[in-house]
Amino acid sequence: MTITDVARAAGVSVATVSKVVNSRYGVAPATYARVMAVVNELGYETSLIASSLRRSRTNVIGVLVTEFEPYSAELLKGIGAAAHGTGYELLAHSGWVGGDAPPVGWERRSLSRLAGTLIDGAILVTPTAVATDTPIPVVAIDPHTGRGGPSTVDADNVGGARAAVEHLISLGHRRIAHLRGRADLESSHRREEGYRRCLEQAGIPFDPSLVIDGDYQRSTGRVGALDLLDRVERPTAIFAANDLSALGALDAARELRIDVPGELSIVGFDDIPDATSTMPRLTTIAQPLHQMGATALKMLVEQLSGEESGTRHEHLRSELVVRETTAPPPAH
Amino acid sequence: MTITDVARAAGVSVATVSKVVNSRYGVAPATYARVMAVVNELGYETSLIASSLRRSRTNVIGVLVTEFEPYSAELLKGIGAAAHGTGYELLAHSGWVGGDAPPVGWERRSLSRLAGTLIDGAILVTPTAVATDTPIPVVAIDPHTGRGGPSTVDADNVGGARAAVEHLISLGHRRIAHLRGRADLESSHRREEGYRRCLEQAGIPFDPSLVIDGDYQRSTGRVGALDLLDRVERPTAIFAANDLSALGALDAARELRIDVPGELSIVGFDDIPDATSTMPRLTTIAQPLHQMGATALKMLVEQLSGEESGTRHEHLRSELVVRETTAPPPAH
DNA sequence: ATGAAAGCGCTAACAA
DNA sequence: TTGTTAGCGCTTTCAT
Repeated sequence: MTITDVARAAGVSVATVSKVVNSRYGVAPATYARVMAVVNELGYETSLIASSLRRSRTNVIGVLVTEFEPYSAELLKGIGAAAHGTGYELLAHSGWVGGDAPPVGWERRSLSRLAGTLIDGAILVTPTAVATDTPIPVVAIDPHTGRGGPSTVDADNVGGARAAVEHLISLGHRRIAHLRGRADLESSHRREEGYRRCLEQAGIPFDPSLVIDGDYQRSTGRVGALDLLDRVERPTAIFAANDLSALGALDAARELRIDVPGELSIVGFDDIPDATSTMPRLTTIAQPLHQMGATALKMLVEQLSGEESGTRHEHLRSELVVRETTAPPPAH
Repeated sequence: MTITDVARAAGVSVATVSKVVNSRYGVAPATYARVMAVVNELGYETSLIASSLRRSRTNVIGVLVTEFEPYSAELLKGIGAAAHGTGYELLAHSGWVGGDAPPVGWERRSLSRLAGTLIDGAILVTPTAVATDTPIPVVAIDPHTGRGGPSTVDADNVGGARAAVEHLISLGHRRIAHLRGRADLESSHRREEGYRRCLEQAGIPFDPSLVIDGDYQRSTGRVGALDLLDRVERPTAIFAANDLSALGALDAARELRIDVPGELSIVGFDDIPDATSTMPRLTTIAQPLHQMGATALKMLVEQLSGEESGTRHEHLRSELVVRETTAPPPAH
């Protein structure tokens, strides 16, 4: 079902059909009606691909993610809600085909493959290496670097981490471990920074052995927590760099039959929906994910319409949500 | 940054560059190395659009949804997890640009615009009118019609609805209202069917005034519930056709200061993540959304690889999850 | 008002 | 081994 089929069926040239379906001037009413009739009868729709190759604008915004996990799914909901009524369609692309980790520079690849033709602008979710000169307008959510590149949206990572650790300290914890996030993301470093600063401020000496590498994934969080909890003098609390890692830590505690929060407190970061469906429900730092997505979309649309030309950096608040995985440390 | 730029910089023809980047035979090692060097230096990536226009296969699977809401987001997670390692990239497309309701036949439009060129196959989420002859392999999740069209995946809607209503009846409820789902979706009718059959079986006469039209949206659920709860002899329980409607009913009860579950019981359907973060937490019928997404993806991949040619209809179990919005009716 | 033709970036026959 | 050429479906000048 191509434009040629329609043209043939209507007895006109493809150029005329193109004019009709794009409401261009210079078509006789009778011709217009005839072509439209054929279009409807045949159920013809112009191919996004072919037209985007020729045109410059497509009215499609791309959302580039490594994979569809809870975090990006939440952002997507916010982006989708905000896209409503703007006239833009959404195309979410997940380019991580396989392998242990998403290839470095995945966002550059996705961007090159889609930009210029398919999408007018892009929202990059947790990119690790945004090129400074992108071919199309771009907004990055929780990027590898705070400033310098494109416009960004993120939440208060340092403040959130401090709130998390402060909460644990106020409960009486002293041996507080930290499950790191992905090393290539700025947010990880900021959260670790908040953790260290808060300990320092409370006069608790920093113990490097209590900080474990991670990558924001559940399985890695589990492994890291197993290491931590298998020690003679194990920590009484774990601050995980994100909720998925925290769920992994919860898995580990369950395996080792360590009671949460009786013997071990756990705090996460993000407040993904799953945080409320665990047993016990996860204490965490809530990021306004929907709002972050909506903000990113609004910023991008402004850039696309030429209203805003300079880059902006939107910084949203994060806050502690106390649920059931935190309690005072065991007395002993 | 096009293939022409690379060809010029490397001093070869575009055809040669194409052969190199696609690892075709018939290129001298020296030429290969030189072209590759230029490709890396310039950061060239072949345009998905241009190549897909020419090629038949793109190794991209499309997921077509009306919008990114909790239900489709959950499916997306399941689809994404299952896509891992299959070699297929995922492109999720939301084509509802604005207006009150998604235009009828949205999936046909999306499919025409993307199929044949951009995507090799598609997963349609809650389509309302699947054409019987699609240009590419298609699997529909919770479609408008049970059989006849393409392969489908859905959950046991009648059984789930019966379990929901049975639960309410066993608690002692007699005046049980039903908030309908989208009229254009088979699942709505099946759930209503389960509701009616269960009442009948329990010997409770069917009261048409207790069945209210809806469309699976939260705001509509709220309005419907307000109507129901504003009556002199109001129902003691509501079975909502999906969780979003149930959340709307919860909104309505809160506005009218009706205690849930003390004065009113509510049961939803789907078990989206939000169901556990409401106050009180929602009793609902759980559909295995991740598994449904994963199943759909697997079926599609099988079709694409030619292993499976006939259509299949996968029917997954749904089950009652009792949480906090159901209790015996008020004594009075 | 209509159509012929060029070309978007790329791939694949085919020729050299 | 390499390059020339046609063409994927569409839009857009530019003739007619």
